[in-house]
Amino acid sequence: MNILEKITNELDTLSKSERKVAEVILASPSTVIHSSIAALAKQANISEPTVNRFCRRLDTKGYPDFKLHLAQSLANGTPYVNRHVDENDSAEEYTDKIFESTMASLELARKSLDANDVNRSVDLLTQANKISFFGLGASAIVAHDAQNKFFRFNVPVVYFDDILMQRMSAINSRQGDVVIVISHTGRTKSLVEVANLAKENDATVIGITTKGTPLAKECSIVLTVDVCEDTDLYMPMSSRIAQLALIDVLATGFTLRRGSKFRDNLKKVKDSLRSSRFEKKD
Amino acid sequence: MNILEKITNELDTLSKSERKVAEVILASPSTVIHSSIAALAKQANISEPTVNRFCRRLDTKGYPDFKLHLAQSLANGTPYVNRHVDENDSAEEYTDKIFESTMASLELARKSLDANDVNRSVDLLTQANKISFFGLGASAIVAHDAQNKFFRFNVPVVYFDDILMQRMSAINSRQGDVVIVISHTGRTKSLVEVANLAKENDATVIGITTKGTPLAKECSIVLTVDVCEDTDLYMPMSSRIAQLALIDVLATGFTLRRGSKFRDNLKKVKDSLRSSRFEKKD
DNA sequence: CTACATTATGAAATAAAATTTCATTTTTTC
DNA sequence: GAAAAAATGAAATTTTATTTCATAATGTAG
Repeated sequence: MNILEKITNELDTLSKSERKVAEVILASPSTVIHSSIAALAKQANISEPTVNRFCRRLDTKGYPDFKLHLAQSLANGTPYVNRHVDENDSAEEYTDKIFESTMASLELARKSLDANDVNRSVDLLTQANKISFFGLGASAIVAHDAQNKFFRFNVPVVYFDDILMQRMSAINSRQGDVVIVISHTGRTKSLVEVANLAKENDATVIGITTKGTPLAKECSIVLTVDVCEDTDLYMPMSSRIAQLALIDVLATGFTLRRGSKFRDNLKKVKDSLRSSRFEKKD
Repeated sequence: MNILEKITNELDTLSKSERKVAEVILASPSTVIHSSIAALAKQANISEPTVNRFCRRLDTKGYPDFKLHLAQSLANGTPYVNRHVDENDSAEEYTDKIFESTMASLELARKSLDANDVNRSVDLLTQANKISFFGLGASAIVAHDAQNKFFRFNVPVVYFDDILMQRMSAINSRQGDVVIVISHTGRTKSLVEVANLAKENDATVIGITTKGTPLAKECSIVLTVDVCEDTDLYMPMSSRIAQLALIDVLATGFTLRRGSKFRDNLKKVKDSLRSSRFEKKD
């Protein structure tokens, strides 16, 4: 999608003169969107038709259309590019990079999610007799968070981050129960086993994981949350945040399905916390 | 910044014909970026110079420049605008809205963060004798996650989501200990008390909260995480995700400060998990 | 190494699009 | 209700982009 990346990719399929154009554009894309075709041609020391041909090779209608695409790519301040933290980064630099990578991962995760699967999951959740969330490590936190949310809905919900409890709970599950198993890698043996146990006992198993993992194979529905491979280099970072956003989506879907009367209930839960807080002055 | 919002804002300062142009654009902005000035004029039943004047009134150089701005506004799917989930939204719609709001909140949170405070916090964390993370409710999850991360660094770290344990831990704290107290509202009485107790016992208290809250007043350093007011309407959503991103930032700062040898250690921790997982085939 | 074919390139012509100028219409103000 | 001010569009002009076509560069087969 991003035209700057596309230029970089196709750099070797371009002719010599066209590459000159590409280089000028990559060097300063923000200047280019305010240049005419003549100005750009001059800058790259080539002729105007070459610029035009360059644009068409990138599947745009012509120069103005190309500029439009370029403008769009620049609009989001290169968030797609996953900027890596560097040894010598200042606090400001690594802060920015982490926030940006996280946002980029959320964007990716959103694209990998299938709205139909979300819809079906919400269906199942609203009809469930019991909802269980299972995760380990960083995904345990996501399961914990999910419980915190669904608990407010006044439905039977549990979460376990202990292998044995998960197994016991899975074995005791039955038709009408929904078990949500969360694992970024989808390869954690004990969790895959738990998913299988739940399935064997006729529970509906929803997986929050990456596409095509062993865990995915055990699930009735897989909610795909793909994030950039190497954002989670030393420890889970973007993956768990994307999973949490998905929990928000499921919780929101749940409340929408239940109708407005139900949402008044949520307000009550929130209001019940008031006495434990200091008043807001304004 | 966003030109679509700008058009909406200035709608009443526009002349009759110019408003016609505005309406056509607002009705279908994505069509407009592929139309010539003549096509747009015809569509709005006005003349070409009127379109041109319209563009200039919005502080653009002319029609092509206007289209560039419009294209940029469309590029990020209006993420700045916090799109509210609506009663009748489809799964796809509310999924998109939640992801977008989350990203917008991260952007906001990043801006509200002070890199100096991050830097000082990392300083203190690397020198701490003991690190404690305290939170309740949704913030308990953030504290839990923080423990999960800092635990890998092989430093003394604890987390409590139980009021009594928090109090006891705070009372037992001493100089050289760092206590991180997490609360979006910053108004949870027991947490403010815990922060105060820790302070009284000479621990360094870092708050992860909103600006100017009672909790903020008890802290040595406040890591400000402001998110859009109403993303957390019925339950904490964006706020906790922004807090988690901040935990990532602190953890990253910590590893950077500790140098490359330390990072090999992290790899070992990660590798130690390998036997519990199914092999990746590719 | 040459002759032929293919591809790449730019000058000039053409076409398209946007802008300016200016006369006319509409609206406002007194 | 007349003069001034503002809004509007037709036509001319200017700017910008595209096409055509001749030439140059590169590659290929003999």
